[in-house]
Amino acid sequence: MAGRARAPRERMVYSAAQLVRARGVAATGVRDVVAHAEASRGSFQHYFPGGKDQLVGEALVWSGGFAARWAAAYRESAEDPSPSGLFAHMVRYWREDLTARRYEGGCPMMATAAELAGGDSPLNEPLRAAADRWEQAVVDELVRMGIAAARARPLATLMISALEGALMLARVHRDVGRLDTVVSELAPLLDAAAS
Amino acid sequence: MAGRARAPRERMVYSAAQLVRARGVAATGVRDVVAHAEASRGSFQHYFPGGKDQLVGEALVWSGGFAARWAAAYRESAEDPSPSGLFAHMVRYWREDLTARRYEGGCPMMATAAELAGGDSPLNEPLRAAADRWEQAVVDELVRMGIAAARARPLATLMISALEGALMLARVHRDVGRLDTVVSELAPLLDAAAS
DNA sequence: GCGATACTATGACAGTTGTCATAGCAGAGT
DNA sequence: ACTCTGCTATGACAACTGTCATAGTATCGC
Repeated sequence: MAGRARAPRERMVYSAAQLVRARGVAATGVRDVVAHAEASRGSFQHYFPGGKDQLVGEALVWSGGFAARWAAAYRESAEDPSPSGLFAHMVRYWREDLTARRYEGGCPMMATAAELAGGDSPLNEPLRAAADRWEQAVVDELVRMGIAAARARPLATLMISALEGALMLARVHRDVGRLDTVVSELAPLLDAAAS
Repeated sequence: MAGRARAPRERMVYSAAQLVRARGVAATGVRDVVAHAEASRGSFQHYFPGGKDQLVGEALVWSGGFAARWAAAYRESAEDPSPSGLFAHMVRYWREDLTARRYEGGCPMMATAAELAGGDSPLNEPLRAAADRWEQAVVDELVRMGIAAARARPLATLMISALEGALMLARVHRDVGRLDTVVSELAPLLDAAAS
């Protein structure tokens, strides 16, 4: 009766990603996810026999894929691709998300990492997989611009680091200006790499 | 009678900072903090009538002060101060902490921001205060090197952003190499600012 | 001695958590 | 009609949360 919205399973994964990136893993209850997805606890149990860990793990992998796709989408939107343009493109998504949703949500990977990366949670592997996928997508884009792979990797690390850190600061200060700052500060350095 | 260790109140603030940066706010129970500080729930109640929020808030402010002091301590350890040297100094603390404690702890501000910066938690104000204090300390150091204040601020934002982001990646990948990467990548850009 | 104050130590309580167990529903195969 | 399967829907449970209430102890002023 919920109409032809996406299947409950998919909705729950999406809802989990949204809630986790807004308030973290521990503060996101299974019941919250189920309610947000307009599903039922029974469905959750059916689709995710692995429990909360499985649900959040899938949300992380989905998020990593989303970030990777967004990075890859740059080449369709840019007529004259450049490393700084790619970085600005990556940041733009968060800039718009923060303003549109009033700083409600951050990055699901950051939230999960902050809570669980220190221990031996089963979520550690999907976390790493998501981060790897994102980073690889950025590396691929840089390589496509003619940057050597050995050079592209540290640049991708720098881009993602600066993005994540600025995203955190932007939420803390409720000011997307921090995102603009890292974009403009990093631009010359990034483009210098594309000799 | 617990000997001349620091007072229980101080121990609890410190323990809260340690636990929060390792597993986040929601996953850190008051009982955990009390046990970690070898105090009692009664003492907690006595010293922190504001409850958990007050405790974590003080832990955040303490952390911000610590980060600020660490940044300010750079000028005593450097004979030839430079922006890149300051950044390397800032990163060094985390590099050593991560390796010594096996990636157990991250940054308490990041953990709190990831969980609460999206809502209207009472912890939002101490969070911002801690971040401001840290940033201001970095700005002060840059200004002391002769960099104009208007230029120092975006640089400090970039440094803290890259540090926080790389810290997260280092924990996810259990590899401090990410920290080294941002240090070496950012060095020329930072020193170019010191004309 | 007395009392007041600072601090410590437990018990209890309502609310929430993740998970298990069970029951119900629809539809297909035969 | 029948069962089997995919999925949905609730009830219950033990474990835990933050907080309140209360009782205890130590230390100081006098």
